Amino acid sequence: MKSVDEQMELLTQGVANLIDEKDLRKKLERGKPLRAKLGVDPTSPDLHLGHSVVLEKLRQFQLLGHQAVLIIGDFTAQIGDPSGRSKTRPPLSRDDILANAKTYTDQAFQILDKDKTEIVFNGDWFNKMTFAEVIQLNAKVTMQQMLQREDFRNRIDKGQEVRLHEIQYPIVQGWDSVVVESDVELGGTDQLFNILVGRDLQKADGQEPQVVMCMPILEGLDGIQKMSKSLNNYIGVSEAPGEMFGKMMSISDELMAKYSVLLLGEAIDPEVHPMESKKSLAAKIVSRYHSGAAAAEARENWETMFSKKDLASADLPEYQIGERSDLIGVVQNAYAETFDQKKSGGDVRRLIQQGSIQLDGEKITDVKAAPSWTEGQILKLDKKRSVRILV
RNA sequence: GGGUAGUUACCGAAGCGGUCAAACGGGGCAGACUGUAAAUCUGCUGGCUAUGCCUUCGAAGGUUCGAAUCCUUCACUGCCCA
Repeated sequence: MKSVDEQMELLTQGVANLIDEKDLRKKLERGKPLRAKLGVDPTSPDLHLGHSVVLEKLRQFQLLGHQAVLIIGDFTAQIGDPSGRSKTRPPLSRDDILANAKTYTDQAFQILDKDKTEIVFNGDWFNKMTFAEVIQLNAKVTMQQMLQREDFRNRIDKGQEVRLHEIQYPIVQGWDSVVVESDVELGGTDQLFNILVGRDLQKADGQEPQVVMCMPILEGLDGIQKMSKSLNNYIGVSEAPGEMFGKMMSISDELMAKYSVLLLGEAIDPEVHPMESKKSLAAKIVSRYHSGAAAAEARENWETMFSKKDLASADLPEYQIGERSDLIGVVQNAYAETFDQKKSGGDVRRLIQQGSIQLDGEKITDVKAAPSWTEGQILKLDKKRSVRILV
């Protein structure tokens, strides 16, 4: 095992909030493996790079010989959406939750070491609690403490409602820490408050409080809002190499610098041309989730398509002409079947009229066109997407 | 419980009897320019195999030749008072 100083250096790298450094050092000095907790919500199972930031940190703990404890919030998921003004989601069924948890962990093990991960479901203890026990748990915290949380306070100031179950949330999450006896809890910076509650509950229970370690929130591809599936500004960890590479290339230079630090722990070299830096960043990400070979191939194909603009020799998805052979129908189905993009007839008309559609390099702007399709033609749908036609 | 203001498309917000598929802004999409960057400029942005047809302005009814606009009831939300 590495020395405490070495561990401290690695573990604190890239961390946004650490409470506190002394506690962490003290725990490490004992030389016993730490229990590093991460709680996840099995509501939306698809992992993206935003989640990976904290998972990578957890992986680091594993590499240093510590124990990862992954808590699947099956109990919390059944209650519904905790922090939010968002509309109440339909409560998930038991089966959905288990299926989600499976997808989640399968993807998480692309990053984490499965053999060194303890997986627990918090329903195991919460489903057994009696109401009296719930009340006792609530007695451990004060209203004032809960109201310190910024989003509760804001909502109260603005006269918006705060439901009582919402203020239970931090308590529930905090109790998890007591049950699993965590030494460190990881999370995004938005989890700071909840993780702190865990500390309080542990102290109240005579345990040594956990160290709080919050990772920065990764912005999505737009560079403004946090990466999330619903905003469609994400890169999923199980996306195809070409897809990943392309998405990475579309980010802004500013965002590239952040990604590089958060995802790779490396700063961008200002001497290198930004595009070159971006390609190398994209390739590194692809090789992390696929392989070095896949990354090299993705890069080469990308260069063929976009730098050399040589669509003919690029590796393009194929589209089989179906029942509809008119231009609108073909474009619409090609989007749907090859790129999973739903476009309405109006959207497609617009694309055609605005000169987005090209067949073998020729723009087609006539909405009513019905080209005679032949095998191997290249249909360009927009700047980023093209397909090879099969008849 | 009382009073009051509101509920319009992805979001914010105009519209207050016909010229409304609904101004404007944001967001989104596409094109031009580029490095699939940023910035900028231009166009589009309910659905439909489409010079027309269909479904929208919280919900349901009603008045009218005609309703997002007027009336009634209901639901929800904010604010003030208790």
